[in-house]
Amino acid sequence: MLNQVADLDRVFQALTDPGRRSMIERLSQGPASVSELARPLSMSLAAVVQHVQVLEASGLVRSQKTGRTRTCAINPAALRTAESWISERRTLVERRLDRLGEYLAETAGVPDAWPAGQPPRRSSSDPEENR
Amino acid sequence: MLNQVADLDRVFQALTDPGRRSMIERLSQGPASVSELARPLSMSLAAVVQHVQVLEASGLVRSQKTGRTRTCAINPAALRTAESWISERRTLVERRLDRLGEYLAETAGVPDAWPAGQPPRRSSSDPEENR
DNA sequence: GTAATAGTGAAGCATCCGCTTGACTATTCG
DNA sequence: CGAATAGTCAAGCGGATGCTTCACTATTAC
Repeated sequence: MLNQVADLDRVFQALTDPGRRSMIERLSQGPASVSELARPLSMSLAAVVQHVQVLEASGLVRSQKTGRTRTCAINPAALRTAESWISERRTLVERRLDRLGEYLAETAGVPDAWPAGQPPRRSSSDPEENR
Repeated sequence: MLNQVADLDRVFQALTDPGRRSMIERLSQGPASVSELARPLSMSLAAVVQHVQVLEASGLVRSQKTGRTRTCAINPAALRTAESWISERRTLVERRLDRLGEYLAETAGVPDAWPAGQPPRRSSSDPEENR
């Protein structure tokens, strides 16, 4: 349970790649061999093996070799780790925004907008206000 | 709403970096300037600006410049995007595993373990069974 | 036994990432 | 005014990432 930062690192890192996400999607339907995972993915089998290794290192996937085929399966606990991290921050933000919303009720013509403090006295030249 | 793949890419990509996650954590308490975000993060201000740019490109953060300071705030919608993706896959997996569990009830001595199909007849030399 | 299948390991390569430094601009403080 | 603050821009650098190919092993099918 220690070292959650590095864990989150590896999980989000693993989820970054679209190919790996598509493997996760495939695996959420049920276990699959490496070749099955490779099939829809225009890249070499070796590349897919490497992706599987990343997924395993992150804990998102477990695998087991039987005969000559390696069967991969999802470990939902790892998904939960990432999901909780996001969820906790999101609820925090939303609660804060809700409180702010009911406190301000309505103030300016902007209904749902910027939660800043001061009335922004702007400078004359304003090369890029929002991004 | 199109191009969700690229969106997810950018969001997970943004969440990969521990520095950026710590900025998200700070921002979930409320808006902050770039310098405030930089304070606890032993790295140059320029580096932090670059991280903020990544966060903005992902949609996780919005910012607005007033005077000489840029104020950053979280956009919870982007958090929801990532959270839903994970959540959907996780529930899928868990439901499948539940069905499987009640179907098998108990079969072998392993209570909560491998959801494979065949009784794995193993080969004699088995250099690395699981990873 | 021979051949096809499934995967592994290692090297190499182009590109991307995170960061630094240095020069510069715009704003605010005294 | 001049100095400090807050941020921006651009170049550059070392290390990680995402592939590829080639050689090789173990298993299964004929």
